[in-house]
Amino acid sequence: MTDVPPAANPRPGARIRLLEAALRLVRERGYAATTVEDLCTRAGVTKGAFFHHFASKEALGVAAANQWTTNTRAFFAEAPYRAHADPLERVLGYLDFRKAILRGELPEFTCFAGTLVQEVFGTSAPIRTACEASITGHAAEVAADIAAAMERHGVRAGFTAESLALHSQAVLQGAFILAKATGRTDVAVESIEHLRRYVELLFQPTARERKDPP
Amino acid sequence: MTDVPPAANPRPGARIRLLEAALRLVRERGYAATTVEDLCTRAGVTKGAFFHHFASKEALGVAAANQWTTNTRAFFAEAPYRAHADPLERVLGYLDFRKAILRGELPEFTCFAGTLVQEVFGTSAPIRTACEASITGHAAEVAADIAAAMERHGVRAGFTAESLALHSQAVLQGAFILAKATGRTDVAVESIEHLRRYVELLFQPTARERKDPP
DNA sequence: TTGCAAACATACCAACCAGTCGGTATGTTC
DNA sequence: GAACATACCGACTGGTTGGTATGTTTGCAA
Repeated sequence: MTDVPPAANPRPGARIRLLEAALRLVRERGYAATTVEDLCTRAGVTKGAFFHHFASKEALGVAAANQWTTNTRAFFAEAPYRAHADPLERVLGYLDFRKAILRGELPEFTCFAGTLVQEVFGTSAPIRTACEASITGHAAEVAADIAAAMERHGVRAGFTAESLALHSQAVLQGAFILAKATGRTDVAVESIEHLRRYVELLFQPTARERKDPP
Repeated sequence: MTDVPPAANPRPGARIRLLEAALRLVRERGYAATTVEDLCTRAGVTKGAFFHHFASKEALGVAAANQWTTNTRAFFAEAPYRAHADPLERVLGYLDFRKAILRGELPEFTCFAGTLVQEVFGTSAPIRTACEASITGHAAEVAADIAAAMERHGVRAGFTAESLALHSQAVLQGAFILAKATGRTDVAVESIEHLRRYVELLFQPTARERKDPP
């Protein structure tokens, strides 16, 4: 369960390498199919080191999900679309950015949390919770921009910023599944383009509203 | 590798029970975490029967995916929304139907093919192919109605019926992941409602004017 | 009734797997 | 420099897993 590095400053050693191995291997082969020895081999450490840093394979799963949360938060915080002043442009820029990063092999750009939780939601509550936090936490950041855009531009009623943000995560997760099933990236790209068009339509003022601005 | 029942008509026995056990257990625990013995226990047969009907665990995976294709095709062919004369109403009726069937436990309504392919896309080409066929085959049926609706009603340009059909599958697959992560069904429902609104907006130019609440 | 193949069941195995344990090397503290 | 802590090593273990070898039963045609 617990796993936080013990206070001090352990040089980037076995622990972080094991977490990075997990981030990669689980997306490549899945959680159950990734053995502890696979992880050790990839990280270049021994089994002794693994169980020194993690109480169990499940504990590593939780720690890796938390690591994913940290990594993605930093990654999107630094992304260029964040610089837009208009929140609607940040929302659309986010979707363009998500589309642009679909490069390379599937395990490089798919979502670790989504992959993992799909497999273990029924068998490991701690991992499920960590993955849920990762996904809903990211959605909350997107929701903040959506809420600001709704405030600034007004919008066709009938939904909340939170639900649209979660919907965008659903589209992305589903796009990854389609890409895995077909082996093609362009189906994922097209799905994100549909989502972008949806957001544009939602924020496009109606004829009535254009004549009669707030 | 191959798996098709050998020509004749093997009465509903161990084989079909094993396939149904796979459909359930894989959605419950994932493919790798489901052992051959788990499947045998659930199906009420022995290991000997398992390997009499399937050359390997992988062969069962392929057969189960094909079984899923057959089951779902029949299920949607008989659904009430199919009776609508207007293809657009069939498309919207399809989405309402997908929303309505989100009842009971997660493993009862989630997509077997999507669950399975996410786990094995990199480790089993035969299974991946069978899952791909299942998903794209179903999407093709949806695409037929979308294409007819586009023909009948006209639509904002910029996309094909096929890509919108695949997008709808992405939304559904992603909605399942959100439901698994959060343990809640309503996030999936709301995502499908977003998708339905998107389709309505796409077809709005020629659809009747509707009054939105302020 | 016999013959025979498909449909099961029982017993077993070699490989594998998560986790354990005694031990070593290298600091850090007092 | 003694006492202690952290990081890491790798052989080992008890249980599990996919798969096999070898029966036994069942359905049915000749």
